[in-house]
Amino acid sequence: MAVTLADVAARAGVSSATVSRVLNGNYPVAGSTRERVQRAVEELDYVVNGQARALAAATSDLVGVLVNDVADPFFGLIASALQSEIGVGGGQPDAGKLAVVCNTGGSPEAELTYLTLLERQRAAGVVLTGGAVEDDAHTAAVATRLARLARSGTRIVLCGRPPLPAGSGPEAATIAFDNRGGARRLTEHLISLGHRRIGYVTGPQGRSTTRHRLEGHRAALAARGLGPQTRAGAHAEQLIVHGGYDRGAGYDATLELLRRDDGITAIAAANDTVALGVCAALRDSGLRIPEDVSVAGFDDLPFGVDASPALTTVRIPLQDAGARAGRLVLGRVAPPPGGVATVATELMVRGSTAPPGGSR
Amino acid sequence: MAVTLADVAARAGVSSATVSRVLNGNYPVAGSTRERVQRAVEELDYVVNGQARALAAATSDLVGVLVNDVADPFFGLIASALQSEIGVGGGQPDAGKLAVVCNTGGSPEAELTYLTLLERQRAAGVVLTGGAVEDDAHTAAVATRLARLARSGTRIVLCGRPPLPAGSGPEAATIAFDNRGGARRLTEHLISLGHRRIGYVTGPQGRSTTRHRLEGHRAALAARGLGPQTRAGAHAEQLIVHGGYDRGAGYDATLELLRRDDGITAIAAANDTVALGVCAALRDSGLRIPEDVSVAGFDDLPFGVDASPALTTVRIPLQDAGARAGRLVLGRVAPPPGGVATVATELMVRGSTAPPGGSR
DNA sequence: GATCCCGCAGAAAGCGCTTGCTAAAGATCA
DNA sequence: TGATCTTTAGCAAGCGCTTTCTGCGGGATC
Repeated sequence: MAVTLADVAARAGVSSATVSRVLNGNYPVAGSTRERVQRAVEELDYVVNGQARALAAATSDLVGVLVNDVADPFFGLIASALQSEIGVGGGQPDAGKLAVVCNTGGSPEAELTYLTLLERQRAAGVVLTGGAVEDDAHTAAVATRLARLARSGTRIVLCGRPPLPAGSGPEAATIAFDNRGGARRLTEHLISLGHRRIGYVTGPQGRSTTRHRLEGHRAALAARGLGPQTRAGAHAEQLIVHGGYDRGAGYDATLELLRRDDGITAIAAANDTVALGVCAALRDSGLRIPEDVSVAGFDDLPFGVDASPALTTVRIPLQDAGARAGRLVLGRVAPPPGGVATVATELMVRGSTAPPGGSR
Repeated sequence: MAVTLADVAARAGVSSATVSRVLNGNYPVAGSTRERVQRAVEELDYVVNGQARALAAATSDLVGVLVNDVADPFFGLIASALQSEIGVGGGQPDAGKLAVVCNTGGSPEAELTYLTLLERQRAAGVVLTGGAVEDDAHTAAVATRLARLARSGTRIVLCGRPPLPAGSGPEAATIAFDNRGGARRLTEHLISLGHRRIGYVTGPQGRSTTRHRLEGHRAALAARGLGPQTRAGAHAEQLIVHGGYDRGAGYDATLELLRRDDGITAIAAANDTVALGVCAALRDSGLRIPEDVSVAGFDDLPFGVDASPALTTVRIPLQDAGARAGRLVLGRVAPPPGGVATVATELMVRGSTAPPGGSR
């Protein structure tokens, strides 16, 4: 059915070995022969069979990218930068690798299944992005899978996810985000504006990102003398509501927060999407932003500046991180010393936060 | 290095053929033998080599999904639904196919390159999503590639993209969006609110989606007696500004619109993202929404309801469409009669549109 | 003119799996 | 009891490519 190497060889009057060499350009072939072969390739519309090549050469041009939610621009931005770095148009000589974006939906089972699928394909590399599920059994299962992948030559990169526990086996270059530091600076910003009754809507439970951001929030409170032993600090603990990474979580959590303390003056959300939900709930409750309640997000996704007022948030250089992950997974750059690079996050102060001064 | 079928066979004391049959379950194997094999597989942590399997069986479990922009939730929603339909967790007996999300960035060259890459991988299916680049040469090139893919057994599905020109070769099941109808209803809504000076910000030029939506807008004007021969209609033509699908395009286009007519009372945008840019520009110009200017988007992406005021827009059932595309590309459902299914779009009236009545 | 080497092409051995065909048992039947 | 099915397992031939090794012709070397 399909055109094979042998067909091309026959047409060009050479052996299939020669055709292969012309195609790969890794062996001297006389100019005239090369031309003849190239002509035959074009005339027959020949396209190599990736599977056969991969099997014979024991290489693959698939790179797996696991994301928690493709529909979330957080991952979209990482994936897009990564893909353009390693794939088509990455300024690479060869046609590029194929990035397989796998949507786990945050499910541990799906994560494992995808890793198996990628192992089957003998993927050249695997990039795990975003927060990890914090469950010992699952972490161990992932580490096992990754170790096996690494042993068979697959390069592993973590992007926006904490490094694997030391000694757990596989070597994985890690690009970690400073979630803790960013969250801390954000809450410090709120405190220094004068807020004391600060609500916090977390991400989904059992996710590393959720934990780190919450830790940063608490660290800021403690550092400003609002530790849980103080009155205001204890109150702040009451104002932590567990949510998720979707807008509905922010909406519901906000109603809950208002129930717990209707004199709340600021709400920090786990990410920008959640923050939009927070804003919506506040507006629906007849509260103004930032006059009555300040709101802050995290990630600095593009839509944040279009909220009204524009969202104060913490910027993570997602595109840079994605591109870097791409270079790492191809082995085009050396892994950072120690295997872990932490990218800094930056506080972006915009209109959604202001000193408390509501007239309620 | 890696564990092979032969290793498992040796351990289980059977031939590799038997192991293969146990794994695929497509041939009778005695219970005791099966058990022995399964034990060996587990003990050795065996994972089949996808390439070898694909080569031998002439099948593949890769499905390519081409999108114009992964970071855009429009595509994210489609891809996510599609992937969960065909892949892990799709409720399928087998472990599922791997959806390869390829980000073309709207570039025709990248689109072709990805099609070649997928052809190399002998993909089981290819889904092209979103607006097509309208250029005869490119359309022909794509059709050629698709025809070749189809001939070698790859199933082709178009989702949110107009059907291929009839007789151009490949059979492709198409899920088209009623962009024209949606846009028309949207503009009719604006007109019936009383607007006459309506701006329109288009998507990128030369894209089918852009054209269809604009045609809908013009059709609405014409149907309401505001054809280009009328005074108001001619004016409306002046108020069409070409843009793109990003927020910046909306922002800039709005400033341009205000320059052309500072008495404009409504602006329809090519999509929701653009609409947010429009809102931002209006606010920065000191105009209120919807009192001074009504704004409408398209697509009904999740963040639209969080804009303030919530965005009037046209809903496209992206998730349904993506899931359906997934079923089609697997051949789990029959293609629609005629090969083309058009999904309806629905006008979602929210707070960002109101009768004109600004006090400027 | 004999020797050596270099540049280039082909033969062929796999890569790890699937599958058609064959064959050895045991089951069934007359 | 011999003949005929059924099961169930193995043999071996590929799938389409890469790559090692072998070999051939001719210019350089002495």
